Amino acid sequence: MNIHSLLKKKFGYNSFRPGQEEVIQSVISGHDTVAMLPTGTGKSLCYQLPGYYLKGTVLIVSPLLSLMQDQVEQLKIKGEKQVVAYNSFLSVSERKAVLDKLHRYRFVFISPEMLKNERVLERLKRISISLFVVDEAHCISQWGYDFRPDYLNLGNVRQLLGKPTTLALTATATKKVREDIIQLLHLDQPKEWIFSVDRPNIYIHVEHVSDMQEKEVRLLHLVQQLQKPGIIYFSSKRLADEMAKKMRQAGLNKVASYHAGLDQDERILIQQQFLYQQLEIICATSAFGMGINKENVRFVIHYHVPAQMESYVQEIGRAGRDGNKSIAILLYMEGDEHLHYGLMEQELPTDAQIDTFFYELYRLKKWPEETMLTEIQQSLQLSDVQLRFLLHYAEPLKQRPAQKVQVEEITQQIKNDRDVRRQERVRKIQEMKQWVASFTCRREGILSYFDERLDHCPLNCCDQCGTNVDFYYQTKSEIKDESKEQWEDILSQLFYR
DNA sequence: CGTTCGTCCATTAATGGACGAACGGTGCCTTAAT
Repeated sequence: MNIHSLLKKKFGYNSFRPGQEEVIQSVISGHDTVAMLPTGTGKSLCYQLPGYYLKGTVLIVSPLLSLMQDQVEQLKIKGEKQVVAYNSFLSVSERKAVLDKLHRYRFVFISPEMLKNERVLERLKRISISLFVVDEAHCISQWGYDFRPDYLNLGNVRQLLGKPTTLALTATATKKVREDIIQLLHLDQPKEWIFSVDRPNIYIHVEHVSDMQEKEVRLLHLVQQLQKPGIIYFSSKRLADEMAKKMRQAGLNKVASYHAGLDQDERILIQQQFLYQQLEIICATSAFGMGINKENVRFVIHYHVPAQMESYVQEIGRAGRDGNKSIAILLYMEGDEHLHYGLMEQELPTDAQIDTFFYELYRLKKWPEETMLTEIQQSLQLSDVQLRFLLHYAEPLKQRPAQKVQVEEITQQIKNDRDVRRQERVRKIQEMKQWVASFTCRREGILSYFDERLDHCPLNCCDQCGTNVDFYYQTKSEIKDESKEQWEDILSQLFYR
């Protein structure tokens, strides 16, 4: 069966969306492929369809458990039974059962962390993998170097699995990030399918405020006036909570905050309520977004400037998936970016921490027990992220005890890598700040960051090219509808209690 | 780097200011002991 009839038969579509066919052709002909497709263009089809065309199992590396669960569910709805997410949600016996019949699955979703498990790797080696997929592949570059080092190991995993055809999927990657992906995954002369990151229906607005109070007033004004639903991004969980509370006090009742401090259950509930219009405004941290497929988000406000352009583009890209006019507003106060310098420092280990940590390993003459390791962590006041950063480099010392020369080499390497990483992150923060402070077209600025050129500005482009935020305010009739709805809510609550 | 929180001390006795420390986003995976 050819891919067009598969598309019709398995997915019920008559034609491909832009980019899909090229990417699918590329992977089924056995080429390693890097695909950058805009959000909402159906990236998952790019590996789902080949799953039916090719013989064997498609292995999908996914950054988030919730994303995996989501995709498993979607495939099940389409009638696919041979699909599983192998992760910590499964009980010990379930895991064993899955591993025992791994070859029977058509789609297996897995996290990068799980792929360092020896037993899992052993089993994966024995089955035939038709396609190795890295979903949200920019995570390799964005998270791999510090936050989730197991992303850096995917290249080795790929090698161990006999270099299956590989597909790296993302919506936002600069040329440098794509090179990073190719190098770290050890891709072999990959084909690249790159589509624009531009979203012409999103008006981009940067607004400068002089102090915190003004920022708060502006935010409350905007959320009352703008067409909803919308998302507000914060770089602080506390502020996200506080502002959500203030909005509720101001009479907006469909508001919630969302961040990693919430339980899994609460997070799922809020996502669902937002999806089904029971919530209109989410005060969120960067935890909110990946895998949220809501079409009609009308605004995205940034209360804090993101740490890099990639994050900004991902976050504003959650607006206007339906193609209708939407707005992105960044509220900027001089010095906002400093928060990110602080966050960065607490993620990277200091010289003293590095030296002492490896001195301890050397002194012990063998790999420390779990309890010993926690002791070292506590005495050096290492955060979990810092510890993992160090452990990633300490990996070779697990096999045989540390030699002095080797330890010196490793510590030097870590300090080096850390400094490179710090410099890179500082550069990204500065680039973001420059964009905020610039007096040229915002869209052009974003596109040039992604090595693209802007042919012509859309009608409502950005604050530099002109139009007015008011244009995105809800009309009087919409406000009336809203209050009527609230009345209905109140009445139904009264009656059905 | 800027904000917030806790502690200390000085006063006409329960506030207030000064000062320093801590905090500030992201997510996998925990095979232990009740």
